Parts: sequence; C-alpha cells; structure tokens
Amino acid sequence: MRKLGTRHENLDRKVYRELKSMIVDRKLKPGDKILQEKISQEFGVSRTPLMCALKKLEQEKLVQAIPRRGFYVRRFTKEEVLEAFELREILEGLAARRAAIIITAIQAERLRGFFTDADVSESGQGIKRYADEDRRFHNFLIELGGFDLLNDILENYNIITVSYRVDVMEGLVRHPRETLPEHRALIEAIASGKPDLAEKLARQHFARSRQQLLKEMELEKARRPSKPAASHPRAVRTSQQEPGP
Amino acid sequence: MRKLGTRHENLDRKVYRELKSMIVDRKLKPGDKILQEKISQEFGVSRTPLMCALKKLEQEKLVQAIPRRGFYVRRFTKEEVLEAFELREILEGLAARRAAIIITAIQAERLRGFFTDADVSESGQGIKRYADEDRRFHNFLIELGGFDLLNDILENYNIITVSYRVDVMEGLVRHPRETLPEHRALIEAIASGKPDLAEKLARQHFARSRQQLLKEMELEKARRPSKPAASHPRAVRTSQQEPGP
DNA sequence: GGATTGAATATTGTATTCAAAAATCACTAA
DNA sequence: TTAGTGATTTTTGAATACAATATTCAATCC
Repeated sequence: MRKLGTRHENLDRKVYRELKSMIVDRKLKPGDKILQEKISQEFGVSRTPLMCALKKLEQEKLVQAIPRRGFYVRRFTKEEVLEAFELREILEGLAARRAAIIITAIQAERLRGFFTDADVSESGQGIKRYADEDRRFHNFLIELGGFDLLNDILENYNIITVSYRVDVMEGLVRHPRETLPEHRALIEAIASGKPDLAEKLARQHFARSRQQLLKEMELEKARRPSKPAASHPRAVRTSQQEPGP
Repeated sequence: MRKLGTRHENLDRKVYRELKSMIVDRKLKPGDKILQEKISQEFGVSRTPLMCALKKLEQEKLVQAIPRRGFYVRRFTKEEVLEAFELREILEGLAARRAAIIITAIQAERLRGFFTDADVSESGQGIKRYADEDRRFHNFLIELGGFDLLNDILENYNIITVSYRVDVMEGLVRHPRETLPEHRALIEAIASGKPDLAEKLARQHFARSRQQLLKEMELEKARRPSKPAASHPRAVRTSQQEPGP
C-alpha cells in the first residue's frame, strides 16, 4: 500500500514553506506588509494557496493579520523571546530526560557528532555556522525525546524560531565560547543515559540564556527610560521600496 | 484610536469556531468525512472560508487532511491523550506556580468560586456539569499563569480538548469524588499564594490521572491482546448515514 | 459468482472574478 | 503652505468556475 498523504504536496504547503523561510531568513523583515498580489506572482500561484499559507503562519504568530488591511511580518518582543526560553527550559528539559532514557546506540553516536568541529572564534562566519548547528542540535534533542505532541508544538509553534529573534549574534543570546561546553556536557549526559543530569543540564542551559536576556533587557530599559514602541504596524512600507533621498 | 483586528470578524473565523464546536460536541464524530459542499451549504457560506477553517483545524490536529481525498475528523489514540496529560502536568504545574505568585485578591475570589456547588453524585447530569466546570477551571488556571505563549499553545493546540477524549464519564479520567478534593486544595494553594505547594498539587493531580489512564490502557491491552486498529480512515462513511440492518 | 475494467459522477485543489473596504491622490479652502 | 474632502486606485475577503483526481457502479471477462 502506498503512503497516503505524502505523495501529493499541496500548493499551499509549498507556499507555506517558501514564505516561512523568507521570514526566517529575513528576506521579509518584521513590519513588512505582505503584498499578496506581488508574492503570489513571484511564486507563480494564485492568491488562494497564498492566503492559506498566510493563515497558517498567522496561527504560528509569524505574521499578524489585520482584517481588511492585510498581513504583516510580525515582530517579536523581548518579552516573547523570554517566554519562549522559559517554556523551552521545561519542555526541552523534559525532552532531554526522556531522550536519556530511550536513546539507542546509533542515536547516541549521531548525537555525539554535534559540535565536533565548532568554531568558537570571533568570525561572523563561525558564529553563523554555530547558530545553525545550535538549531539542528535542539531540534534533534526534541526528536530524541520521542514526544510526538511536544515535537509538533515546538516545531509548528515556532518556539524555537522565536528564540532566535534576538538582534545580535545571529540570534544567539550567549557566545558559543560559553554555550559550547554546556552543549557538550548535555550531549554526554544524554548519550550515556543519565536522565536526571540531562534534564538538569538542559534546564541550566536555558536558565542561563534567560538570565542573560533579562540582563540585556534591564540595560536597555535603563538606557531608554520611556520610549513605548508602536505595537501595531501603521502605514508600514515594504522593505523592497527604494530608500528616500 | 479604534481597536484593530477586532471589529471585523472574518467568515473563516466563524466557520472555524462553528466547526470546532461541532467536533468537540461530537456532532461530527471521529472518522467522519467532512463533506465540504454539505457543510458549506449548511453554514450558508462558500467552500473558500470552510477550506480555510479546515486547514486551521488540521494544524490543530482536530481533523486530518488526506490530499485529494478530503478532511476527516480525527480520532485521538489513548497514547495521545496520555501525552497530553504528560504535557499538562508540567505546563499547568508551571502555570499554577506563577498564578500563586501573581494572583490578585479579585482573581483569588473568583478562583475560590469554582466547584462551590459541585454535585459529586452518580447522576449523568452532575458528571456533565462537573466536566464542564473542570474545563473552565483549568482554562482559568492557565489564564492566571499570565503566560501568553503558554495560553496560546494550550488553547490552539487543543491539549485540553485532547485530554477529554476518553470515552467514559464525559471525558473525565477519574470520578469527581476523587478529583474534587484535589481541585479544592489546588485552588486554596493558589489563592493563598503558595507557589511551591500549588505546583506540587497541580502536578500530582495530573500524575494521578495519568496513572489511572495507564492502568486502563494496560487492562485494555490485556483484554484484546493483538487487534491493531486501522490508522488511516479508509472508505469511511459519514455518521449521517442510516445504520445497516 | 467474483474480480476487473472503464465510463459516469462526485469531490478536491486552485484560478478567476467581483463587491466592499481601505489607501492614495488630486484638488479645494483656510 | 497645510488640513480637509471627494474621486480613483489597490487590496482584501469571499463566491464562483474549472480542471485534475478520486470514487462509484455497471458491464465484461475469467
């Protein structure tokens, strides 16, 4: 019997993926209005599947829909990033615990392969590669937890993505120099089957990033005592337009 | 300035809500195929907003989309319900902790108003009302936690809904007689601002339901040693058809 | 009688169309 | 100039149209 549901790929799925990566890769920037006509022409599809994809992204909070006005790429607040870390602290802690319990030898080997050739120097290229590896690592960790529902939530809900929405160091909150040993310790704890240690290390990892983020937020607040940002996009221009003279 | 995004209510939102409640209320039963033409006529809208709503429900896992075949009301496995409880154990534990920290006097009063006139007798009516109150209570608890992201996830991801997908006692895993004192203790812990106790009680509450569920699953497995259920709906009839002789 | 084939029918996925709302622009008056 | 106002253009939200695919069912063959 052939697998159902995988043979055909609906257009809206393709559009969804394409659009999502455009947002994640910052080709569409926070605040940008999504011009449906333009994008659908660009993708060579009608507005119907695009609309579908946009609704999906709205549910994921990657875009914001304003009725009768359109869709805008959403901007995450530091508070939201903080919440995402708080959630990841417990959720990935749980995943790490379960991973340590059910991990197989083959998976352990693959896990140990992460961050083997990490470049901890200052180079921008190195940071970028580390950030990518970081993402892959955490995704794999969740996968190892064997928690379908959790997997789904973290993936579809973009908790991971949100976490990288800090504006420095490719979205990393702390420098690889600091996080690399933590990652390695966590890897070892899971690979060698130590649930308690794994959970503790995973939680510590996020707790520390959270503290760092909090510290930055305090600093920022101290610098700009009261400058409330506009919460809704109003008369936002697309980033594609020519900058004024 | 007028509130953006709340004045207009898109059709697909209405259809979404309507459809969702039809599924939750079992007017559409697990396995049922969703006939788009029929439903859209019933709702008096075209298939476009219905399609949108269906895609949303697909993301929430309340319906399953099979390309070129249609949408089916999804059936949750006991395993999924178990996972939902496992997640709720930690997530609502966290919410209870935070609620106990930030709760206001007014909220505490409202919280103490839950389950005041609970009917713990055997009557079906009583059970139904208790189950509804149970849902409202847990939703309020999450709200009290003040965790926007968590709120969203639990709501949109139907973790709560999934939890009530057990086929006995209106979806309740344990009898009110057993859970009522737990609810009351939890309420008191939160209302009187005891974070540690609140988290402990919340987690215990779910852990016990989880154990009960596990026990039932074991029993069931013992009764029917090997009868693998079909994982995909195949030639599923709508529940509207006349039952055969 | 039961499996197989293929035309007829139904349903889906997507494009197109259209009315209503919002944005933009040109024009007038202070 | 600049604020306000009405006409024009864009854009959205939803209905309809249509081609591609799936399902059904009757006729045929073994």
